[in-house]
Amino acid sequence: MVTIRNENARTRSQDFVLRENCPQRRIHYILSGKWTSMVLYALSHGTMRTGQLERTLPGVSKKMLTQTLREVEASGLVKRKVFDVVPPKVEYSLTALGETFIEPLRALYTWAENNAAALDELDRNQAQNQR
Amino acid sequence: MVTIRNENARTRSQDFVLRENCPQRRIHYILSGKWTSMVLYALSHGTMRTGQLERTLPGVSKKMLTQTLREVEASGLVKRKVFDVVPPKVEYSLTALGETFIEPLRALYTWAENNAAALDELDRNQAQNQR
DNA sequence: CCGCATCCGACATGATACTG
DNA sequence: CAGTATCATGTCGGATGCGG
Repeated sequence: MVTIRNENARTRSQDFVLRENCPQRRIHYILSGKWTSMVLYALSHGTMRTGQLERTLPGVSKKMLTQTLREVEASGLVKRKVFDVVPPKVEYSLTALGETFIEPLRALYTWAENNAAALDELDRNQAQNQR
Repeated sequence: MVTIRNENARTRSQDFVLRENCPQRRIHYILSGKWTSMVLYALSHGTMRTGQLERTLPGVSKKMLTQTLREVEASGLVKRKVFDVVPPKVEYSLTALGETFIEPLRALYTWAENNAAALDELDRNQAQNQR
C-alpha cells in the first residue's frame, strides 16, 4: 500500500527557481514588444532606412517603429546613422552585439516556419478565448 | 559617375516583407505572453505539478498560470495529466513538439545569460521611458 | 490542491495631425 | 523623409473570492 503523504514536503528541495531578475525574465522585454524582434530580424538582412523598414513591416505605425528603434538603439543592439541632408536620411543597422542576438532569434523563426501547424492551433485558441 | 536618383524606385524591389501572417509574426504570440516561455522552460526540466510551477515562477498569479497552461496545452506544446484523486493532482509536461520548441528557446536564454550587460541597458531604458 | 469568474487599473498600441 | 505630440482604446495582467 503506497501512501503519498505530502511528497516529502521540504526534503526534495526545488530544483530551480526563475527569480525576478533572472536573464530569462529580463530578455522577455525584447521579445514581448510587438515589433522589436521583427525589426531586428529585418535589419539582419542589411542596413535599412526608416521608410524601408516601414515597408518591410506592413501595419507598423510611425510611432511604434520609432519607439522600437529607440529601444533597440538604447540597448546597443542597433546603430543609428544620421545623414545631415535634406530631405533627412537615417540609416539603421545591427551592431556587433545585435548580430549575435540574431542567431538565436533566427533559430526561433526557423522553428516557426517548420511548425506552422502548431501556430494554427495557437490562432484558433486565440480566436476562441479572449487573448 | 554614380547617380543615386531615387534608389531605383521600383526597380530594386523590396527584398522581403514580413506580412501579416508570416511565421515570424505568428510565433510572437507564444513569446509575447508574460509567462508562456518561462513555463515552457520550466517544464523542460521535467514534469511538474501546478503548485510546483507556481513556486518556480515567483510572482505569477494562479489565474495567469492556469491561463498560460491552457494556451500551451491548446497549442500542443504541453500535455496535461489529471489524476482522479482527492485532493486533486495535475501534472504538466512538454509534448514531443514542446521539446523541439525548447531548443531555440534555450539558445535565446543562453544568449541572455551571456549578455547581461545589454539587458542592463534595456532596464535603464525601460525605467526612463514609459514602457 | 486546483481551477474559474469577475472586476478593475495600467499600459502598450494605433490613428491622427503637426514640425523641420 | 523622419520624427514628435496628443488622444482614444483595447486588453493584458493582477486581486479577490467562490467551488469541487
